[in-house]
Amino acid sequence: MCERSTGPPGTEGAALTVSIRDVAVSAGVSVGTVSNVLNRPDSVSPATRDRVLAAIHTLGFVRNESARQLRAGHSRTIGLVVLDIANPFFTDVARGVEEVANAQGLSVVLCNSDGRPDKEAAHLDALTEQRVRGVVLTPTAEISPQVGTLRQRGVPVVLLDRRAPGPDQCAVAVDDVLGGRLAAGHLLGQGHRRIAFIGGPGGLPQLQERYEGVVAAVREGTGSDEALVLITPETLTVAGGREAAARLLALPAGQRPTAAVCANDLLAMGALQEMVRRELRVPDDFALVGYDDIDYAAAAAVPLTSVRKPRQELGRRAAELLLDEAAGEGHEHQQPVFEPVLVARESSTVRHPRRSVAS
Amino acid sequence: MCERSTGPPGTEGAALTVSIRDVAVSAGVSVGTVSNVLNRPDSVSPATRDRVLAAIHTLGFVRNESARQLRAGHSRTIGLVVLDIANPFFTDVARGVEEVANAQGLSVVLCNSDGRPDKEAAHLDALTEQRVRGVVLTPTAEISPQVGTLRQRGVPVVLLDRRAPGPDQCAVAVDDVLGGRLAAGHLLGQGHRRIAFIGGPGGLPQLQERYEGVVAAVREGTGSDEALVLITPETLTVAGGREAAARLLALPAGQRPTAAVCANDLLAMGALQEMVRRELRVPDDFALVGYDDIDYAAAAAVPLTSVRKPRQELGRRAAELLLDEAAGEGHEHQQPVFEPVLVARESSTVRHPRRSVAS
DNA sequence: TCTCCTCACTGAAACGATTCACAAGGTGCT
DNA sequence: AGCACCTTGTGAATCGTTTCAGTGAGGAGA
Repeated sequence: MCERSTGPPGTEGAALTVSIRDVAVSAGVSVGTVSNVLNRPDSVSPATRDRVLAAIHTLGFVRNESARQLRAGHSRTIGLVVLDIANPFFTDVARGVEEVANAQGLSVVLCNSDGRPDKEAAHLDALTEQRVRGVVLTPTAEISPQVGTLRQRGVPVVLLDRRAPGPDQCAVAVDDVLGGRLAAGHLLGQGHRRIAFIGGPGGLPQLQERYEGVVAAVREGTGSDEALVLITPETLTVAGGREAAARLLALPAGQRPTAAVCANDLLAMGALQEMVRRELRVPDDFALVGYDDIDYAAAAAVPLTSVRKPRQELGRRAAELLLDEAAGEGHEHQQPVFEPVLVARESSTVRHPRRSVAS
Repeated sequence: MCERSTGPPGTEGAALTVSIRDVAVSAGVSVGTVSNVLNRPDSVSPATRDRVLAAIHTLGFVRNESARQLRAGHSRTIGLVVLDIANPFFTDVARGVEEVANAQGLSVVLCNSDGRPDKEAAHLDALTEQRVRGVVLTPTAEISPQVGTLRQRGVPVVLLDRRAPGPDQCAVAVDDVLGGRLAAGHLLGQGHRRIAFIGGPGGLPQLQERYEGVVAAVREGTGSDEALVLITPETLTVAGGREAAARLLALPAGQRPTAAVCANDLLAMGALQEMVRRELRVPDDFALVGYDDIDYAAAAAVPLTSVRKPRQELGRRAAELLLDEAAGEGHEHQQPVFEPVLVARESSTVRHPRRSVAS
């Protein structure tokens, strides 16, 4: 008499939730058969299959992913934890990750740590509870203990834009020392002799590496590293870039560099904005090089020279390694390191004769 | 003899997965008590609680969110489907949504539809299977049927940056007609008499409204709308802006507008870039107004006049309405419409005396 | 001493899907 | 006819948690 899913006696009308059992009853088959229609349609005779499909359709049945996950022991999602969702570099990475994951029928949970270890830890905890298939992580300063926990539990974690601490883990990185060298080498080649590095080294190893590359190039190019000025802004954002530029321009003329390598494009864009505001010409009065080569770099009114990283490819590769490791069969940890490329644009190259009136 | 969670005989070593039952056995209590420690700690005596907590810690127990969800009937996540993850406007919205959701202990699954109805539908299907608490959606052209399905199932859907089709639904929008009027009115006030609208109207209602506002303002300001040129680029991106600018500048001098209202800041930045590339001075030769007022608008080397929307506030408000509706008790649908504000910057205003030498 | 409460804890029944050993019926071969 | 085999379908056990009706133990009051 009493229908299963309609709840307490008073509850009339359509069931709020229709389960595989309701479908089975409606189609006159067992729950096992409905499940087979869903997961192994070939093992069911066409007539039965159609009957079940019709029941599913008229009842508006939708699988309950929680129940599937509970049985399967893991979910059909992967986590992606990024340092700064507002940085277009990471949205490009996210696109790459999502592309690969979606192709396998997996969803991506995108989490933003804002560079804060506590938020990163909270997100990793939540992902652990969700029994995600794996996590792609751009870590904050230190690798948090949650990562070890996750891996002990058999959940693969792939580091992104950061070298692995050991050989027992996948990581997808960029040769940031080379990137730093390219940036500084380019400026030296343009005749600059006093160069600033904006952005670090701070706590992030990838910034540390960029800085090392710059130091090496400057040392080789000028024979000393006294020509290098280090500026560490509050944040790695546009506002941080403005701040850094203001500090640079406050230096006495003798000490003031004529060019800067920025740890990312956001900083470079902020610096550019501040220079323009102060009526300095870029690159004539001051040359700028960014890092990451986000789309906005080329779109800036003074197109920004930048160190290009394969943004989407980084995400794709990380996701591929993650899925391979999650599949388990004979996975070998890999730690690909991509080579960045310098893309020279107007912000650092001798300007064409384009002064609007007189030269 | 045979431990519960260690699986088949061959499996030695630590259990791959430790459940509430293992904790109960280890602490010498029942599973119900462990659950109480987790969810109603006050109902458990301190001594027992500590014992259970210790067991949880030594065993490395982590709740299984799927099982909780299965029991609860719904998950602890909400979905956010955006049109373009690469547009900073949406990442700002996402921050607002996340802020409110996290404060309630909910996670946000961020999905990118790329403006494609098929991707939107696929994401909505996945969210339905996940039994999310609710969905914040910036819809593509049409409201897809999945939205109706979701709402029938009792899952609230809040539309964002789009007016609701009826009063039976929450929506958080911006008065885009007003926004269009503000933008065009500003340009008319600066003396422009021939104005372009870049970006539409296309299929998106919000663009349609912006366009209507521009039309109305131009008609009132000039007495006709012949002075309005409509440019519809391929995409609403920086590349689309470049393309639009190229098409504008290809117009014969008599027909060519002297200013443009762009449907979003990405388009405006692309247009700006193309203008600069062609050595046009902005705003002297051509004035530009963007829309959304993303951070990059102010950061552009020619700071962009734009129509400011409360980006993060939109997200927050949408999430609040969603959670209120999900809570169920006496929810009343609301459809707040925010008023945009014009932020005048250099890209459209008569230039200050800032020529580098003489005043 | 008896009754009545409260407090702390127990244990079994859900939640909804998947899986797997098994059964029933049909087909083909000897 | 007898047997093996394949196809199709069954139904119970299971995943890990929450919830809730109960069970005792202990204390207070009469």
